[in-house]
Amino acid sequence: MQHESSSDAFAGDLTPSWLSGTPVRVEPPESGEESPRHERVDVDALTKGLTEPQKAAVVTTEGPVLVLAAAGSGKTRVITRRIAYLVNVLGIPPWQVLALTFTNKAAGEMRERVTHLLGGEGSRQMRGLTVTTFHSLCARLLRRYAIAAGLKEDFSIYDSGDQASLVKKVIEACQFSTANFPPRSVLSAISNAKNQLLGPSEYAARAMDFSSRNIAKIYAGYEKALRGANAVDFDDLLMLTAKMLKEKAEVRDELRERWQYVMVDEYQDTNKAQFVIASLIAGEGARASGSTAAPEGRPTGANICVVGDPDQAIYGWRGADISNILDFEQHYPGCKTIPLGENFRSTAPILAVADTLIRNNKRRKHKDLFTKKAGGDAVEAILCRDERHEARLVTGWLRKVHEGSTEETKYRSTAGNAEDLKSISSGTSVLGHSGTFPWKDMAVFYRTNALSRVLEEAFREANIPYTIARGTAFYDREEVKNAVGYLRVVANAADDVSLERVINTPARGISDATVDKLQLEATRAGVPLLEICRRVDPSWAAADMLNARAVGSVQKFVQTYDMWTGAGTFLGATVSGSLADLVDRVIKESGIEDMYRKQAAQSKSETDEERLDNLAELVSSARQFELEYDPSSDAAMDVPTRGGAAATPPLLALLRAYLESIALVADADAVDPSQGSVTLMTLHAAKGLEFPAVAMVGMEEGLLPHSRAVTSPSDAEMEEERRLCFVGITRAMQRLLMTAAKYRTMRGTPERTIPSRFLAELPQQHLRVSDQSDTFADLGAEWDEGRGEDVEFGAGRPMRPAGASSGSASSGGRAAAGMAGQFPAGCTVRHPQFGIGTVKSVSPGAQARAVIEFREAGTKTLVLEYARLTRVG
DNA sequence: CAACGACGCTCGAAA
DNA sequence: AGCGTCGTTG
Repeated sequence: MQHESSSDAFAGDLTPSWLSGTPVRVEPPESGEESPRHERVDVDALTKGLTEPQKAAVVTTEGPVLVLAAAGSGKTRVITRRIAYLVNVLGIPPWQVLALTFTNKAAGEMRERVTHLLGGEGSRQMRGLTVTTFHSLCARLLRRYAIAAGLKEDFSIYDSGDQASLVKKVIEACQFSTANFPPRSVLSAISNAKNQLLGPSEYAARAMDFSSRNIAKIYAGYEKALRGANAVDFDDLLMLTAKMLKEKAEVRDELRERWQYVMVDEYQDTNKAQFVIASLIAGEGARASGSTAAPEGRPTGANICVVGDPDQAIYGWRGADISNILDFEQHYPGCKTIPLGENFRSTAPILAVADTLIRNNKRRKHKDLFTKKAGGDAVEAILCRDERHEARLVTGWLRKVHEGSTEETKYRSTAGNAEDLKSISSGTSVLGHSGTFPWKDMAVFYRTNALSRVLEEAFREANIPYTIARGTAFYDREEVKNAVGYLRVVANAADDVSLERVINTPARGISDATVDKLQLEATRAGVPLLEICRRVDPSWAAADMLNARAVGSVQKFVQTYDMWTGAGTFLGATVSGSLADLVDRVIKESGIEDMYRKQAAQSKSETDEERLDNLAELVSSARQFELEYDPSSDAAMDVPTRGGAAATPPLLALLRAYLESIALVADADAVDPSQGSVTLMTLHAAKGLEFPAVAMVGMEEGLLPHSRAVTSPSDAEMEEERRLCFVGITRAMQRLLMTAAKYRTMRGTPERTIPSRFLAELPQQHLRVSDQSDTFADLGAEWDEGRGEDVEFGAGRPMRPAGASSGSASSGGRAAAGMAGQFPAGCTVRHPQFGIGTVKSVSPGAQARAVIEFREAGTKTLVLEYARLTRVG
């Protein structure tokens, strides 16, 4: 989102409008109100312009339906019209319709398009219609039915950072070492378990080996700590909801009664928990109640309609189970399957490339992709020298596409690096391309976030407006995390992880040692950390538990905290009713604003100024949220009996909803074409989107497919990588560029790469391949050491690994160990770039480093690449 | 008690 | 290249 680009050129409206997202609008059927049948439109209007299969998907409303929607087959169009058809033509009350997506962006778009079809915002035909994400729905349900779920309604939602610090504490508390049990892998094991609906005891029952038995202990401790902090993690949102729906018949029946029609988008990416949630809400038989306005002759069976494409399943690693969609027909016997194969998005060459690629997968439901459109540019594939060359080449390509001209003079005037542009037009003159494209119609995809950095630099250099799709980027900033940390403790006094983060930020004399002591007391007493802080008084100093200074600091902190909450009532005179005011007060009175202001004054660096801006922006985002928030969406969850909602102070409810919206932001939510900039994002975030012009970078073995898939013994991961590549290709409507770099610097060391096998799988007749890796003598001079064997790029057969020598230069501790002997201190060496130098010292260890003084360069330099050193004396 | 530098390890995608 | 941890110093 726009927070990413600090440069003035790209600064637009700084209000994150997506933040308000799509409040879940859930309203009860008010008794006595009639279904809004009277504003019906013609059936023909809703099915106009649709193909026969699309029409079938719109009007087949009863019973289970599986829509196999190939990429670009008009899926969203079908779903939105189907909802409109249900409400407008069949007269189904809108509150009986539930549509689930994966991102807020998708939900917002769907809602907007349905709103358009159903007479605008506020229309009676929209009332209570629920279009939202799985995670939002679950968060709402868990608050509404907190007791049934075994929670308290003011729970916090922990993000991965919070999870990491919590699990680390637990590992230590279990007397394990974080070396033997890296928090990262423990968390991934726990996440996997939760996605399969295995709680700590179920997990323990399955844990046979030493390691997983211990992980089971950590898992149990982690769950206990979460509940103690009155918190849930992302996976809990799904798991606890699924569990509640399974175990609590009253809740299940209530929701089943309410949502008679369930739709799930991107069904291929659902995991077990999501499968259970969707099917339990949809139910399986005829409803007992006759009070709802169902059309006559409705067959029995769940009205569940799932839409997806097995070829686009890319979330296996986070528990998505592709068999949910592959086996849907078995789960729901008698279901109707509607394949949508015709592509309305991409040109024929792009589609042919995608189709040829995906045919290499074995585990799939084959369907023919076809388009009726003719013509279109060939897909371009370019081999670059290194990642910097690649980035410049991509910006050059984008500018050329933007300006819609092959005349060199045209871009020379704006680009500033004519060399780049020359390289593009030379050799591969592009014929018959399709006019000009605004920046917002273009996107760059990459496999890993690490690749975005070089691209950013190139975009700034080329002066092309860009936006990075990282929804959470803003909330990942240190200063914002601190402010949000305070707010979370305000909303949930038991939130120990957040309290620990902020209790001494800014430094207020509560040291780590003090916090440890308090924490120990809290654990002993079984109460939250803040509660222990409350109990601190001078007697603690007398008893030698804390020093007197610490006692004062803690007491002062508790006082400050109580000012914000009105001592827990939120009704105290010092607390205004405005969320933005609260956020503003917390930022000021906590001292974090002053802290950053001082830093900014001292360092005078731009990033410190930015921090202050970000804090100000957080306040304005709260104000924006406040303006757009619809309290009835929360209150109306109190189905069917009203009342009780008033017990929660409005400000607290508002704060909770705000924090929830922050927690559930998705990367893809940050995609905002109205910004008029090129969008940079991961291939995963690109799912579900489309762009007239697309560039995919880093088409190399080890990146796409990712190295983990390359080393994996099973085909499953490799097939998922191929689908990921397929997803990227099929986002492109008219122009597609794929690039690979011959050399790429990863983890600080440059390495020779091998072009992706996927490039070799593409059909040659639709590709325009060019090797430009030798175009720039200046850029690549340091690499010219006779290692450049020719790369056969997309030769229609698998790539031969480019020589066994390629990786040896910088990998392996074995060679590193010998370095000290090879280059003793005092010896003279030659480096291809820095010239003659003297070795000052060599550090042993796996990461061998030599400090070398180069006379010619006149500087001391750390050299990691000993392979490029030659001893001369 | 805070701040800083040296050192060593890791490194995939995400709600 | 980035991050967290450790030890030293102010």
